[in-house]
Amino acid sequence: MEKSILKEKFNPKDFEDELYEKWEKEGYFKPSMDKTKESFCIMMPPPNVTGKLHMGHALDDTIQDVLIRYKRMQGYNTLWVPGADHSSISTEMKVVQKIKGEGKSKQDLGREKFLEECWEWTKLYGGTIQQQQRKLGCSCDWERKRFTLDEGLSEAVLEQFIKLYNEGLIYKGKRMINWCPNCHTAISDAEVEYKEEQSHLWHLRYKVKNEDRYIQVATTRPETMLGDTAVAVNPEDTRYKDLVGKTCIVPIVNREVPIIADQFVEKEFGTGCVKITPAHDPNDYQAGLNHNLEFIEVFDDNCIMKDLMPAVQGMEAIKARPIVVKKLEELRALVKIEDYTHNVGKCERCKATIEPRISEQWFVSMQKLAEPAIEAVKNNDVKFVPKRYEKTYFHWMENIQDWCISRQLWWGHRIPAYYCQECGYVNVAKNMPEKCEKCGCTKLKQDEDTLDTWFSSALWPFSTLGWPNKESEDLKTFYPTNVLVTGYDIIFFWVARMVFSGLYSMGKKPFSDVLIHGIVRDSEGKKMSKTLGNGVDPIEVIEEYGADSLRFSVLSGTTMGNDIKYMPEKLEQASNFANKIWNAAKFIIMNRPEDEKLIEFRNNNFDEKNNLVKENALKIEDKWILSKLSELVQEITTNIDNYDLGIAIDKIYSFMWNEYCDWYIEIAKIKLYNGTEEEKIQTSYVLDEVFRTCLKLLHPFMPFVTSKIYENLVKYDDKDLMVSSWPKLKVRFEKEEDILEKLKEIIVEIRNIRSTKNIHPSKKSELIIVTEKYKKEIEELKEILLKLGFGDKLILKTEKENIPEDSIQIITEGIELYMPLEGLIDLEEEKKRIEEEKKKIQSEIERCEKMLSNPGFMNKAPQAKIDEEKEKLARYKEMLGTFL
RNA sequence: GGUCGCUUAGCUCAGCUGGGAGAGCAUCUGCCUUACAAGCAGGGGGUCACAGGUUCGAGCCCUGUAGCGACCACCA
Repeated sequence: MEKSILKEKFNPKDFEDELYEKWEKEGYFKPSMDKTKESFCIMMPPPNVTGKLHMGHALDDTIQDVLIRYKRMQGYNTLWVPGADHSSISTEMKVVQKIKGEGKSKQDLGREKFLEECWEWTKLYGGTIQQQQRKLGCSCDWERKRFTLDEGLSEAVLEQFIKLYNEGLIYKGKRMINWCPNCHTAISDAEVEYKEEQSHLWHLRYKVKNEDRYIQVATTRPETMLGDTAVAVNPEDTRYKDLVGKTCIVPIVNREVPIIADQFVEKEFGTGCVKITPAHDPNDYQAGLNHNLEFIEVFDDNCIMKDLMPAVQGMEAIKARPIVVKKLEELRALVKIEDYTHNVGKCERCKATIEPRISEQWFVSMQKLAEPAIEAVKNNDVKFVPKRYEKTYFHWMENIQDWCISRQLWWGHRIPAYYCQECGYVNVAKNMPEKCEKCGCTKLKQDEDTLDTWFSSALWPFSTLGWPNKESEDLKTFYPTNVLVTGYDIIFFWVARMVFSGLYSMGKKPFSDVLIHGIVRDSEGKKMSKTLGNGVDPIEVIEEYGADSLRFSVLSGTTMGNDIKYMPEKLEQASNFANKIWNAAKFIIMNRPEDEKLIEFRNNNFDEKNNLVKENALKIEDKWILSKLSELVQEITTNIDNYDLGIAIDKIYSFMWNEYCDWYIEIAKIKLYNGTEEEKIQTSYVLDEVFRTCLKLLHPFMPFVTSKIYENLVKYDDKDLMVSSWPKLKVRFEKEEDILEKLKEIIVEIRNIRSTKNIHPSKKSELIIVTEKYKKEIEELKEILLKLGFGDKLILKTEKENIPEDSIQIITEGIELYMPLEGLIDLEEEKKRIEEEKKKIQSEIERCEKMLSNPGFMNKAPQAKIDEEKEKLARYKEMLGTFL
């Protein structure tokens, strides 16, 4: 059926898409819904519906896919839900941009028509990212794909809103909010980012009423002085104590305002006096409330100056500034202008300067919701990995302000509040009520605003599973989900809000673990961004290197929570690795006997207990590699369980390359090429067994190349790798491991000496082995030693006798090796080398002796450590004695 | 201002509960050995930022210092 990989060169393009289609067609991505199995579920962070895959997604998705594939192979009832987010602000902005190009505005179109345009846009650009995730190999259940604006999720949003409202946790009120004059909407605190900006500090002086004194204040926004309704000083400030309670006069508008005392004023800053503009600054707002001040708006929601000063009325605030300043100067109210650098709030989406404004908005009252959410993490119900991110979470949760959830946008979930046109009563319901609950009037009008996108994202772990339908099978099976995988940059926006939403609506945490990864930076360490144009397109990477290589490169040598630098060299490494195992596969297939013979061999010798053939069907070298493999299986399993994916993948890499390919395959060639029929079968079996186990371990990380190769191995059953079971191998052959490692050590030393002496591989030599202890093993391993040690004849002795003068000597514990290399040895040089060797051993002995003679060590170190050192000492001493 | 992280080979980074410093790339030497030159074999290269402390023993734990970075914060 499938083509053999034998004749093909490794090229990921030949099989990646094809394999993915097959997986999807076979339904491998769907959960088994097997009630006898434990469930495992991950909710994919929904990307922007019209977005494109970037490296951050590639990392995030790869991590999740590794975990999902791993658990699937372990037999869990596994579900990974993909989806998309409607991203109200960014989508709306793009659509506004588009219709602007057609000479129209939102208002021209009207709400309904505009929303049609938005859906149109969503359909046009939506789905791109899903195609890209397929390219990456994501094994998520596309049939369960959700969109935050689809029917079910919208229902969930309404349900949640109404519940919170009815319990008094959502309220509407006039508050100071962050206003983006460009997006023309309120945004939440989390959506404001602060940037340092060069500006000035204008020092103004206001005359104290009925006195020949001035009070001097400083401001970064002089135009707001038109709305000043007080001047504040610190109550402890002796300089101004006498002024508190008096009145001063705001120039231009000639408003008489009180001089008040408030703790928030820093005595040390500037003159220690602050002008108070309650309508345009959060601090001043609070002061305004505390002191019952008047709130005077200087400009409107478009930043257009109101009628406080005729000369600037109707102008943009920023353009009015110089005129106001000039006027102040004329009035001799301007004292000086200083250069000044300060933090300015910017809109996270459009980077426009945020205007703090007083506005009537909807809020979620956070205090009650935050408490259990803090508790859940404190008592480890929800665990952060790495743990340090708990701090970030706590800090935010403990200082949380009420969440402004209304947006002056159209694309999103419209707030389900209906205002009675008669009595003004606010009716909150899923659909427009027929009449006002209070007065019975039928003239109702729905709130114009929509909800913050994150309000719907916050429900993602359960809304995607069918909530509010409590009977939903998926909800019962998969909630709470197991792990949430996301970057640290999104803890506030999303993770925190899911936790309190889940606890509130479901009464249970939304997930057990929060796995936090870093962000992917460019090769210079800069954050990848559209504006910088330094982003790397994962799809281009896949085109060039294959999806497996991309996946490898974002995981190898990384740690959870730390940033990752994009390094093209790593992609090279990855694709070299894929090529390496591809070629190893070719070797195995090329040399293997007929499948039937292998299957027969396995059936005849299989031992259920070890899930492996019986011990007596294995040779020393087989036991060595199987023993090492078994250890690897344990380690990888533990590593993945602990989310140490970077460690896991590097261990598989080095095992496959440095143990299996470099040693075992080379050793196996001896029997494959020159062995008996029986030996060939037996060796082929082990070659295959070890290799297929490695493929299983590697599959979650590099699903494509492993699957493609697996298809070409012997078919003991007809399962695809993706749905095969995770290895459970548990054997240990200590003796065989020891002797093989010793043999490797000797061979490396032979190669080393030959290499320094520049001896061509074709020149073989006699190998004289002296050993009493390992006589039997060396006899068995003779062929290996000869082949890998460039020997043409092996002489085995139990006593040191008749050793040719001009021999190289290699000493290890229990085995001595002599290599007569007539004419190639400089006796003086060899003597020096031996002296060096001896010195090395001598210093080791000294080290051991020093430790063992230290009473502190002997008294306090664990016995195992002491024994280990004693053993080493004995070994080194023996070695030292065996030199000629 | 607060919190957190980083500092280990030329570069990019690992290093589990403290017990002889690792990988990839780069570099040097020798090899086209019938799976693989996208390869094979071998080598060189590190006072683990600095200073103290705890310990029989510190890259790892504690304190402090410096440099870099991130996040949070209402200093007009």
